[in-house]
Amino acid sequence: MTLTDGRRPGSRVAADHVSLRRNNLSVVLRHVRDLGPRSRARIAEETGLNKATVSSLVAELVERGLLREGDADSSRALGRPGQLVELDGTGVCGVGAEINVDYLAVVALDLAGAVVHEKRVPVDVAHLGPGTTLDRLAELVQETVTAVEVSGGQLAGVTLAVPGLVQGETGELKLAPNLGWGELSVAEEMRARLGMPAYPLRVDNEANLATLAAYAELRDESLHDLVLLTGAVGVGGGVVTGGHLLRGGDGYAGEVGHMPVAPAGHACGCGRTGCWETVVGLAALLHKATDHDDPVRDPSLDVEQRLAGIVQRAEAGDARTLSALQDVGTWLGIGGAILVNILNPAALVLGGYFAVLGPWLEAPLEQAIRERVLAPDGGGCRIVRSDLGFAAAVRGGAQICLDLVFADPTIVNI
Amino acid sequence: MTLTDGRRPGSRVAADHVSLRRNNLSVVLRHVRDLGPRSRARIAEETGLNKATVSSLVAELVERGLLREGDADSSRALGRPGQLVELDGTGVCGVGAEINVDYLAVVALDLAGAVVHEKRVPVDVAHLGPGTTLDRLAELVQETVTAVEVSGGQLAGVTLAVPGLVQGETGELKLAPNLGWGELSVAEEMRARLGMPAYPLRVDNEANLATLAAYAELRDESLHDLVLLTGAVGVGGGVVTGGHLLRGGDGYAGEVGHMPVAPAGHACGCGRTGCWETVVGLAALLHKATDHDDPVRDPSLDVEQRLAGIVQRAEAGDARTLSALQDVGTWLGIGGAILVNILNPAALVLGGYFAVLGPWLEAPLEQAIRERVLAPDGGGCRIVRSDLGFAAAVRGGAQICLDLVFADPTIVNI
DNA sequence: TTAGTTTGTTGGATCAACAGACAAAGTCCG
DNA sequence: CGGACTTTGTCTGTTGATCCAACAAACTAA
Repeated sequence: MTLTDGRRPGSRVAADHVSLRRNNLSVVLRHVRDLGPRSRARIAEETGLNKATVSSLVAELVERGLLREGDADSSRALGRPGQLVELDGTGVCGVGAEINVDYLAVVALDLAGAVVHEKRVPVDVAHLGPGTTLDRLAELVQETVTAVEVSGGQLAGVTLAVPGLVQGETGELKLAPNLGWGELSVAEEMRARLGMPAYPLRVDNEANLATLAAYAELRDESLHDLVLLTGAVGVGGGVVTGGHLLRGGDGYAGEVGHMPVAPAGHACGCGRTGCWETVVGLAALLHKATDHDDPVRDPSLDVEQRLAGIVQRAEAGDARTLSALQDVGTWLGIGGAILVNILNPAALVLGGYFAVLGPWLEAPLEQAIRERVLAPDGGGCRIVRSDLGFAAAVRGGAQICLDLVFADPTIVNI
Repeated sequence: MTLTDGRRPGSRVAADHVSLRRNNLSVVLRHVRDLGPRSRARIAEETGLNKATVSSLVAELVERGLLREGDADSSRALGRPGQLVELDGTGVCGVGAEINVDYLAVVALDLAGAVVHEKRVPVDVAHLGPGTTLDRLAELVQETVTAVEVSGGQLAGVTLAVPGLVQGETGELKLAPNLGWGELSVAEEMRARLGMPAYPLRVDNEANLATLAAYAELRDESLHDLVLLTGAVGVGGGVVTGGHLLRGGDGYAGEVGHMPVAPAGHACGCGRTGCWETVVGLAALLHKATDHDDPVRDPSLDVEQRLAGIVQRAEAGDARTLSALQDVGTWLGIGGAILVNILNPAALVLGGYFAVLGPWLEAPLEQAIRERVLAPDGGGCRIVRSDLGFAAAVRGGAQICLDLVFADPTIVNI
């Protein structure tokens, strides 16, 4: 399974010998990634390819630095032991970079998903403005690219995560309300700052990339339909369905935070009333759980610390806190039920502050969903907490680059 | 583009010469379907395949009865005129059959989408019960299969449309509230009644199939992300995204009628309160627009006739009717905005009674969507009326069978 | 030590696409 | 009217990837 982003409908295209080979290289590489080290004979058996063909494919993948020979396989009792073939992470890296309201972040992952380099810098983006912010981000990316080169790996690409509407075809940023940015060609700006680099550089929605990261963690369990909900000041979301990220016609899909679910809700930052995030966003929780002058409401403090304060009160059994959490959990379930009715995901993944407060949100959430979903038993939807935290988007960005390699191993030079 | 139903994530699988050939046969066949009759040379140019290869592929497709040679191509001024190659509809047929609350229906479509046979029979399904209903349906299907055989075409398969939850993997019916049916293996029951036929027989959700039919009409305009909303007593829905039908983990996706959007809404047939269909279903419209004893509320009359009555009043400018339509249109837009925020479709297709009353529903619907969708201009979502009427589901069922042929032309015997 | 089992490679067969040459069938122009 | 030019579709030979069958290598079990 590729962590395919499904940007365009998969109209299969005319194929020749080269694409046949490319396809089978991809099949073998992903087979080893998903099922672990194994002998050539076993790969042949499991994929249906001929033994001779697998030998040839593995040889090419080894030459490209994507696979390597491991130990002898001692698991089968009889006969000549096989040579294990395993993923060689060190050959290639993908880079993810993120612009968010109060920080910039980068990560470089190798093919096996191991962190090669990472950095996170607190920055007041709204105050700095686009120009200076992108200057700073370009420095971080350049530093990461250099780190990848030093490590000896090839760079598969760089993906920028932005909290806003990114147009699907062009990758143009249309609107980023939380940054206070309007229309802006982030990709072009960054390419200019990076000296028109040769590697592919793409821009994507932050929540979509976080969703891909969550999917990458869960696909081992052959789970290919999920919804990610990230709780922050706003509420972000992303959908994977049938193993593909749901993008929609223009790439704006997954904007769950502004579903109109609460007609009597408060005013939303977007100018409307009744958006889901007005009842499940962090602001709504704090409003319900605390007084005006409570220190955990202080936006100048670190979000993690403020959340820790809430957790402490919940653990201590503070009635007001628990009631607020119950309330948010129920509203989470009302919106969640809408999502489950439409999308029938196998898992609802909680990220951001929803994950931190999961122990108190899950019970009312699950109950609200079961009560409101037509399919029996909530359509079999599991509630899962993501432990990726704030690194989700950058990891997803790096992984989308690596996925290009898994989809077409020939893009790696010998 | 295949009208692929995306039942399982598209993990590409090991390929050999045979699958290479199969793929290219499919590419040529779909190219002619989507872009119309053209010469071999032009197909080669447009697909990137070699001229010689296209000749060979076309020859095989002609032999299988899927393409045929047409007139000489007089469009290009210079040089030797080409021989046009066009779709040969007559070779293969797909069959769709539908069980619904008050009728059974069948249709047979040839490869070009032309109707070879169709029939619709009024039946009170809830009263008859599953056994007798399936007996009657089997008779209709057998009659249709015979008609296909008489017409000289090969039968690609039969798809049954059911208004209920159909499990994705097995095709088992889990629940059909409107029929009053519970868990039932419709496919097995029908296979037994049809004498264990050799052709593939599948079961699918009625709204999903209607959605595929709508997609088949719109994909010419390279529109690959849409939501269909069918208004009846209940509200059905289906989603195509990235050219694939959205099914979800268990195949229950698209149940938009029971999204909890109206906290203060009426009780729904499903036992909950506030489901979308309680404010946009036909019952809601009639409740708002008419008195208790109004003849258009009489469920014993034909739905089309009752709708004609509403249309007449709206055209005459009846204030109460217009106000009710305005109200339903706005509620349609509130739920529609949820769908557009999540799915970002390029089109919202109105089917069933929504299409009939489209002229009065569209304005408030469009306004409500624009007001509530985060993406500028409603994410560029068009409102489209479907003119397929009650034939949508059976057409989609037939087309899903034909699509198997477009995806793999070698399943047709020579 | 021998029989039996499994692995991975080798050489030849097969199959499908490709490249280039070429005849066929038309237009354009002097 | 005839030659130059253009385009189509077929034909022949080449290339390249997979498959098949045979086989040597490496190990276990008796």
